[in-house]
Amino acid sequence: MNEAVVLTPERILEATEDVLRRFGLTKATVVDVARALDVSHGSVYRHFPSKASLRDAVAKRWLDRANEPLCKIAADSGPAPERLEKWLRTAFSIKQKKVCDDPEMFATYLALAQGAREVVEAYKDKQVDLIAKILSDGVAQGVFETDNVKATARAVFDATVRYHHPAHAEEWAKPECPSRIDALIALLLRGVRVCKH
Amino acid sequence: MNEAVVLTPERILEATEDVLRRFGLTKATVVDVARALDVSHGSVYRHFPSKASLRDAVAKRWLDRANEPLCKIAADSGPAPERLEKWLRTAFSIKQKKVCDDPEMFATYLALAQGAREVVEAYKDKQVDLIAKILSDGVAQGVFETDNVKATARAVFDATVRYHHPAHAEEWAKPECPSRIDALIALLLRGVRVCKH
DNA sequence: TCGCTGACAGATTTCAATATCTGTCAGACA
DNA sequence: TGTCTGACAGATATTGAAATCTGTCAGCGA
Repeated sequence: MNEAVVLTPERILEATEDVLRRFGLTKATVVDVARALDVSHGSVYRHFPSKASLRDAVAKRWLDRANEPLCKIAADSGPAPERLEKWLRTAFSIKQKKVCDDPEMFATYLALAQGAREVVEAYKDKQVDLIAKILSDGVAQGVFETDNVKATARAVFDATVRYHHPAHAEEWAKPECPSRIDALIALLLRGVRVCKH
Repeated sequence: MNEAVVLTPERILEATEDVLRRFGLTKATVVDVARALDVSHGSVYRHFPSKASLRDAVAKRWLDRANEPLCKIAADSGPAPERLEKWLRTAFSIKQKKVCDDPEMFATYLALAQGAREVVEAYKDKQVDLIAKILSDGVAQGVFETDNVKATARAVFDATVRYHHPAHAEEWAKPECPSRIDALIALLLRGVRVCKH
């Protein structure tokens, strides 16, 4: 009803993020979002065709935000082994920070990830591509060897998924988790490096 | 009520397995089990203190049965790399056969695994020990190198968990799954082998 | 004596009535 | 003309009363 402020998708997403943060995915309603924006829920539907599309758009924002440091590492130049290790450590630490630096949000993040399956799948594919980029840089540098960069990148990603999937969230709580991640990273780095002697 | 047949834990477990197979964990009741044995449910409680203990005992039987071929491979003598590859392939194929060769049972298996957490955890630890056995054989044979057998075994296991956890069951349905498993196994074998040149 | 029975209490699940939410659309309003 | 509103239908979620299940135990019968 505020005539001065235009209702944009961006404003709706910000309000949705806030409402999700407060109520969680299950309890949050489109009417809540509309109320936060001081419009009727019909207006929200003018910009987003469904609650699911809102949820997916918010999930995408969050995942893009979380993904940013990983993209940077993959785009860097420099020795591939160091970058691969840094990439994996960053990926793990993002999860350890519960994606969003806000422990309270974690449950909501899990619910979002559960619902926004396609968005999460696309994000996984993007992560595999980032790993593949580092691997092929490593092959060019003569420090990695693999007969199929894409398949190996997928394998590296698959190997880390225990820690990337909400179902394994409890693993993070275990005191031995950091040392297990260290061992896993060491194993993966050994798996892709060139054998020199 | 049958005076000729003694009510033993073994008989109760067999009846429970049958009832679970027919009704699933949620629908199966202790009274169903008692009925199958032609006794009152009070008699079942004489041998098992709770429905959960019945569930855990059945889960343990199933997991022990599924684990048997893996134990054999670990106990074998022979070149460690071949055995590790065989072990991993067998572990994957057990899951692919849905643990019990009976597709109808898979949902029930998932429910059991969900409930019998402690039993499943013990089973995981046992699997890590089996991998460690093969790895240390490999070190003795001079074909594997690792500074910490147990940690590496855990890392190998962690790397395969995407395919061992019920939450990832859908991954099995994907057509590219076999090639992804191939890539993962190749990566892990490279990660533990000695570099010769 | 010792294993088994079945009534029972408390916990859990089911189910249907009720309330709330999603998504649409005719019409208001600027 | 283009955006917004709010009543509405169908879908979904909540609720609480009734039904069922778990686990106990006093007492029965071999």
